[in-house]
Amino acid sequence: MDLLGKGLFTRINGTLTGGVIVETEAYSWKERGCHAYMNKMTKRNAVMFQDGGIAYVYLCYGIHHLFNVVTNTGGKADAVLIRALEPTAGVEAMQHRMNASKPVRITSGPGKLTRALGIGREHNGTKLDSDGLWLSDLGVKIQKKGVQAGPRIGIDYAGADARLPWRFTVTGSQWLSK
DNA sequence: TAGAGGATTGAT
DNA sequence: TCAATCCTCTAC
Repeated sequence: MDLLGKGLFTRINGTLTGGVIVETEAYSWKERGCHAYMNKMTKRNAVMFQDGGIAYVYLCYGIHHLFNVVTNTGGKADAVLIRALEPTAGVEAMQHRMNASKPVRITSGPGKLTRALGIGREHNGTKLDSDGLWLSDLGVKIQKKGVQAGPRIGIDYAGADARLPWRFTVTGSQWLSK
């Protein structure tokens, strides 16, 4: 996935936090794991039908925010869930948000990284070149052999579609989710 | 307007 | 392995 190795940063109340994306999951309107399955548009997932380059943030289980990058073009509701990143900026601020004493495992999961970065539903639909939230091409080349593809996590309800190898991770990274 | 369920996490 | 927890969607 092209997003691996790119930087994701936020600036909340003047505090810069962010890191390098090391784990993603792809979602397409063509499969059941996606909220926009069969191109069903609701108030919640409406931003997925907009042009790519914006954030799709939504609350899951009433507790966790999940951050997606909308990759859609031409009305196809496609998005990429950011599951983990390697902290490079504002590590101390993120530790404070996570109440962690060490800069480890503070972003190793989709719900945790949004909390570490201070991402909330107010970022839903935000363009990814905004002042408070943006993607950055760090010029880091991720070798194809350094990327692993596997089945996605947490969507068993999607049946056969849950086994699609659409989860991409950077091999050997210590920041991956479990 | 009410009821059910979910792209997770952390504690038991 | 299971509960926490609340927003969203669907049905009545």
